Amino acid sequence: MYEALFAKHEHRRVLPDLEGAEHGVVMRFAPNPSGPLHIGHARAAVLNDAYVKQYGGRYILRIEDTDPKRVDPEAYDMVKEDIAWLRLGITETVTQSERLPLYYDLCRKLIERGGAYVCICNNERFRELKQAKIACPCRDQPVEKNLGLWERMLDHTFNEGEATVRIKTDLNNPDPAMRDFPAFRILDSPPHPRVIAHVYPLMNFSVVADDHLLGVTHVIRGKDHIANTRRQRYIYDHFGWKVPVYRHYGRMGIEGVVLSTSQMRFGINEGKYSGWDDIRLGTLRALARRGISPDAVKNAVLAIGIGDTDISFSWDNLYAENKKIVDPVANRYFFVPDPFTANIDGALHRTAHAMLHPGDTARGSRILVFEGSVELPRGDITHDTAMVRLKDLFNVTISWDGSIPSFAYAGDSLAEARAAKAHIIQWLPAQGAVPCTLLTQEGEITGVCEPLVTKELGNVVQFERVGFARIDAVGNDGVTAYFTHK
RNA sequence: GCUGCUAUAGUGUAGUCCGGCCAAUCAUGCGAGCCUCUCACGCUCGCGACUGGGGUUCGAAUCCCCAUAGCAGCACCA
Repeated sequence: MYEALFAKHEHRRVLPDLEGAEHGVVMRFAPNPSGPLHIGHARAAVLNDAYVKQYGGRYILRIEDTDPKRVDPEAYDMVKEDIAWLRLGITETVTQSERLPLYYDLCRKLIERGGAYVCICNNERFRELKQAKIACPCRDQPVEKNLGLWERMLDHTFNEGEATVRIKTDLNNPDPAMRDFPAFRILDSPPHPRVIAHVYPLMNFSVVADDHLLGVTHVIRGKDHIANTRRQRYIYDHFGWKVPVYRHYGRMGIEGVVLSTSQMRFGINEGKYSGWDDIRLGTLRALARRGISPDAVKNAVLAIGIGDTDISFSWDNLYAENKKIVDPVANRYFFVPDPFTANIDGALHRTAHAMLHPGDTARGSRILVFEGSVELPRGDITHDTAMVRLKDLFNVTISWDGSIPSFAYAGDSLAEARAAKAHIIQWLPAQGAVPCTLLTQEGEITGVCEPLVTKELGNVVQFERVGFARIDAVGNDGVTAYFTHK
């Protein structure tokens, strides 16, 4: 019976087979270090990870930092932290800015093979020619001339914008995006935070170089790279290299969330968001802070698979995955939002024992001592509630004198409460209740919680009748918790 | 504009390659009920989709054509 239950939650979502993967794969996750990882990155990272686990092989983390404009020096560490959080099976890491000599070397070889040339036309001019399917004057230069120009790029004879290495493709290709695309350009500012360089490879070149050098066999990436895949084929062909197997999945959005790193950064700088882990953001650190488990992210992403349709990722689906993981683990506590202090007439002092987890009695219980006055959720005290049951304690009747409620002990019988259809509500002894702020994506809810909650720092708990929350901070002024989901 | 990709319920997904077993799978969501000292968990039942139009065929979610919609690329970004 337990196995059946287990099997249900663990059922493996099977990803479609990859062709040519029978004898293992080499795959890579290649983020740009411009900020921390978000859900969109997680899709690429987890899909590749899953295939490496399925077929066996190597999983390379490749930091693609060949554009100094898009490098945030802090992002190197953030990316690594996020990957650690996701527990990806990375087997090796390479950083492109450390590999510039390799790319230069291959560029020279490609020029020698006649697969590339150094173009000194200005951009506008080249663009016009490209649109008109006309070769630019540099295209037919002899190899020796190209090699000379290439040296002059490297030795700073040329300045930024004055020379570009282009891959020879097919000028008659109906897609203008394919015609003689650039492979290297000169960049002097901003300086790269990690390396001194003058000439940088463009993504299409460095990616092919590395995929080949590292022995990458399969590439799974977003469909925004479909055109790049076609461009990259030209480079493979020039070198005579074997082309990896590609899969392109569709665009993914998330309801109500910005996934653009630059927009997130802008919002943070403007003060709209508190930081990269602001809970309104779709970064992995924001999810972590809210108590979303990395396995929930993985399962949700695997369930989406590698379809090429554009999708809108739903929080509901992520929450459902997370709840499966968190519900059996999270201890239960009372959190009283918007508390109302009530004196209960006619009740003797007594002690309530509330279970830490209803499905696991072995965990024991919390002890709540009733001494006359309690904090109740204001929202549950309305003119049309005649009776409520304080969970694990007793029943209380409410009577009203105008807008002033008064509360009276009404017996211990749970059956009576059920018969009266009384709500069973959470409560806290007025003495000793700890101030607690629950931060949600919509705003903050102030209230009080059990003292024991202070021992759950960093854990996800369930506030009964409210939802799951991660205890983010415990201080002299109380507890700060982040709402996870219902 | 040019080039290409895609289109199954509110959301995600299976089925599409090799047409019939699909009045369409699973999950999530929503509704009702059961269970329960939480509005959680669990259980039961229900709701809800093949973008539209043509064609091929005995038979189409599946093949073909057109339309429509969405997305991507056309950067000295990745």
